[in-house]
Amino acid sequence: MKAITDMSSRNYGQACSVARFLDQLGSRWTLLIVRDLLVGPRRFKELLANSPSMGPNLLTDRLRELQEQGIVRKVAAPGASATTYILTEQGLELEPVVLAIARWGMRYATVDESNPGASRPDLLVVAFRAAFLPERAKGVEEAYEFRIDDTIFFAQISDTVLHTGLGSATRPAFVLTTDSQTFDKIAAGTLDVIDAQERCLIDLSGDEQAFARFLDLFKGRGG
Amino acid sequence: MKAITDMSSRNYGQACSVARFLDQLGSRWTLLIVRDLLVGPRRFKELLANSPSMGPNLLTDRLRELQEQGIVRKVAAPGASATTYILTEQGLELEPVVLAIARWGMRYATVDESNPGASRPDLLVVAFRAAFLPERAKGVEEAYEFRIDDTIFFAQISDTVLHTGLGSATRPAFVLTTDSQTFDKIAAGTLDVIDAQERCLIDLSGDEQAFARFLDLFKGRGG
DNA sequence: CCGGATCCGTAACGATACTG
DNA sequence: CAGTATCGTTACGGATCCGG
Repeated sequence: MKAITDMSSRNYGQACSVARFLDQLGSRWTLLIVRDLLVGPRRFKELLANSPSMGPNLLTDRLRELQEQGIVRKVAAPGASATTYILTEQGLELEPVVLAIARWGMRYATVDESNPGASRPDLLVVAFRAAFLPERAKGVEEAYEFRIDDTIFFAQISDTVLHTGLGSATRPAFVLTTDSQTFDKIAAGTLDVIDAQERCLIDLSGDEQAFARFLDLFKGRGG
Repeated sequence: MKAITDMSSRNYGQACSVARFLDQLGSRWTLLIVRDLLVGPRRFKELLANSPSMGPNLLTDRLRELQEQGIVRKVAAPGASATTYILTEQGLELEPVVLAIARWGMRYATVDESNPGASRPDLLVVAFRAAFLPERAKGVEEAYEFRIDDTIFFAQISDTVLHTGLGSATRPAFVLTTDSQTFDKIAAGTLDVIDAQERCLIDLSGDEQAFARFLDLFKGRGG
């Protein structure tokens, strides 16, 4: 039995909207859970595997808080034991926050020895949204498919609006297959795309011109 | 004497840009310090007074971290003992993040008994930027001045771009004088502007039509 | 008086083991 | 698989004290 009136103790106690945001979402791991759920529905074990050092008790706490706040909802499919967590509408409205954070992080948060972890390809679904340059996509109407390591995801562009998600694209202009290491190096500017293509590190099947357009639509090192 | 190799211990250890952002700015009080510095230069004591429960030791730690990361710079004016803290260019680039956070907070983070603190008028300088609706400001070229409690600040609009800061406006279209309580109620939708004007809770001197335009340029309760 | 540094109690977190 | 229980560790909160 636990105290029911456990109303979040360590609040900032400021009337400011930024402080209130942080009262709800400022504690450790919380925004990373939201980030993971922006990719798609996730199960308890998946969230835990994404952030092993969090520990199951903390994940339980965070998910409970997020549910109480109306940001996350637990969805139980009847047949299987498929309890998954998804973002509510209010939770989906956190996407601008996460994308703004991702943009700053991509630009300024340096990669050093403290974050050695292998990058997770599924997070590219969110990273693409952050790196997208809408004004360059005027009139573009096409979809691309990516197969990085073992995850398949798509990017679909309809005249300045981008839609990304896990799974295959419908009628993709190209399908790009590679491993996450190679992709990371290209995104970081350490490796040139043409170079990687010549060295058979990436496989591109489809419209080469669409691939050139794609490269122009997202900001990597070269703007 | 302290350990020099104290490199931030509790990092997420993920390659994701969101995680790296939180490694640098995710600890308690950090983003609130950035928020305060977005208003303008601040002294140690001012930052401390804005968040009394932080304690001087934590403020010292946070300011040191922020300086090491190149987000904050300490500026010492030679004559007086005027050591103030300001944001570097990299720190100023955090504004989109803080504004996205503020927008979500304004919309969803409810005000309850846990954040009773009087709202600080100087933060309106940042709140205005978050609530600004650029598309409605096409062709507008004017400045407004506000005097809330004891702080004076301005909002200057030049065709979809807003500039706010502490201090007086140059040739303001109107000067609005009121107290923060009244202003908060109006912003929250609890009090109608016309009503407040009739009850002499706010004093408006200048162009009434400009005031109507102003109300349309920022999103309060009524969109 | 301002800009910190030191010290200590408490609450949050991290890791592992355990259970329906 | 989805959590709960337990416990050691770290970060935070509050107060007091120090040097220019």
